[in-house]
Amino acid sequence: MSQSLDRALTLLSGLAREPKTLDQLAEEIGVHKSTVLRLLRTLETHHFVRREGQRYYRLGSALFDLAQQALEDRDVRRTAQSALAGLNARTGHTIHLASYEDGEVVYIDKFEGRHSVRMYSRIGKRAPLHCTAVGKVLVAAMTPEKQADVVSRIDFFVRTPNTITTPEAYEKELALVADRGYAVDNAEHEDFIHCIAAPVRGPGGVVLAAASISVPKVLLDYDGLMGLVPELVAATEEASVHSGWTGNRKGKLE
Amino acid sequence: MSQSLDRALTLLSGLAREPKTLDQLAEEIGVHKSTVLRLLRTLETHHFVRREGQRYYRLGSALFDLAQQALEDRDVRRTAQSALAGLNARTGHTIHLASYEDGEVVYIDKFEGRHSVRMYSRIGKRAPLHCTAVGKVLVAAMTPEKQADVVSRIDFFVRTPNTITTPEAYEKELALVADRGYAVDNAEHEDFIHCIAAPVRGPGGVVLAAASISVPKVLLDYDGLMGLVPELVAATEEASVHSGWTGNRKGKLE
DNA sequence: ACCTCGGTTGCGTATGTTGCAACGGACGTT
DNA sequence: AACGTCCGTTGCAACATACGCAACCGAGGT
Repeated sequence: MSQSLDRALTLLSGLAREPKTLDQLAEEIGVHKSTVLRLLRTLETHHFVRREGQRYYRLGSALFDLAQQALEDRDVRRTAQSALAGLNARTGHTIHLASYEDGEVVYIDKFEGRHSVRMYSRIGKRAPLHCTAVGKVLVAAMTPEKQADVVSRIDFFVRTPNTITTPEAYEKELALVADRGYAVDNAEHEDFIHCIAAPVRGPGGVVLAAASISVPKVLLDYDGLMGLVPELVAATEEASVHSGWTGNRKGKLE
Repeated sequence: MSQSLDRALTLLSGLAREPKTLDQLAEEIGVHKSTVLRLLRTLETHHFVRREGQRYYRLGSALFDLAQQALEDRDVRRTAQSALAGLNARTGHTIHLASYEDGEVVYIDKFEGRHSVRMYSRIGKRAPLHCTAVGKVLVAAMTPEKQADVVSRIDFFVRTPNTITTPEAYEKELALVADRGYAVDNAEHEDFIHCIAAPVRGPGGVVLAAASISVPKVLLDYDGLMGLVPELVAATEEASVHSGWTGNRKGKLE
């Protein structure tokens, strides 16, 4: 582990929230400000940070650049785009596209809902596997060995009264998800929001990502949410076809 | 300058293009692979890179995350969004939003054109000041001192037969831009593309960014492009109003 | 004109980082 | 099945590098 690199990356996350001064940053990571200055200068020459005026530092454009390229890498994102945009347009709700990464869920695309009550999330944000609909879909699609391994590592911390808290209950839920072909998050992650999610498949039926509809409970009750399942599944199947899925097996994950 | 940080950031740019193996990366920056391994591990714990399979490394999700936050910072982007989306919808051409940063132009937003011939660009990408319409708008809006300083640092390298190659010609062009309130790039950057750009203003009339329409010459000749000026200006004025511009002085930059 | 606050610089030292060389696991080949 | 190759991985010793320090400087505010 490289100390200076570690510090520099920590600086970047620190700058994400808001522009900061040298001293603030030095304090934050607990080193001398001259050290921070040198790191910032290196980051600056690579355009990872930029100076605002004389004292403030903020994130730079290299981040956009790399991120954009990293996103272009993820083909699902492009191939699923139109189907999900359509779903978003038809339902007016927030749509997320997420993939599994290293014990968590990562949002790789988002289509903002039209309602004033919005969910706080962001492309690149990470979320837990055990209390999100997309997480369930992604884990349910894994091979039994991988799934067992992943589940064994999950920390089933409580987010809401509905959060699943045991591996046993989670595995039961996964079986249900695999059987039905979609997953539900009944306010298990955020108190006021519930979601449904379904898989986006690629060649050979492999699950590339999961797409979800997130709706504030005040807008739509549980039954109303379930009423959106057919539309969600239709959209994810369309996205799957665009992503190279040729199979036609109905629903079921395996 | 921090050596290890510098190397790590170089690694990231190297990974942008395509996933690479440890050895490839080591070769690329000319260090021992164990060194690269340690850097990558640090980058990995911060989610700046992720491993694909056992051997390949690619960019990770922290990049999206930071970039997204950095973009949210730039208010112009949000405030100009609807006006530019409308312009894009009406014209079907590619729209860019760009701001000045450190001797270059940085694209901070992009609306893809509907035509099959597309321009290669990307959010976060940088471009020169002297051969882009957005560059001209941004430089023309600077105070005389700042402008003189910036112009003196420009490297007037040639991109196409039309590229402006002397400070004198460029300054003459800037005066024209300031007078008309918009700028033209007559295939000075890319041989087959020409653009027009106009400023997006904020409170007090300060220029926050420049918006441009880029059109392949095969789709629209010079006169056709100039015909789009009123629409562009209408859109940038709308964007300016959303960005806090209260002035009503017509056109002119100062 | 003084004071404070924050960024900047040069320097000696200790520490973190480096390259080396040897290890080990995964594939592919004969 | 055994061998060989290809990569990623580890421990170690040497050294370069990044570190903290303390003094300097410039801008704003009082």
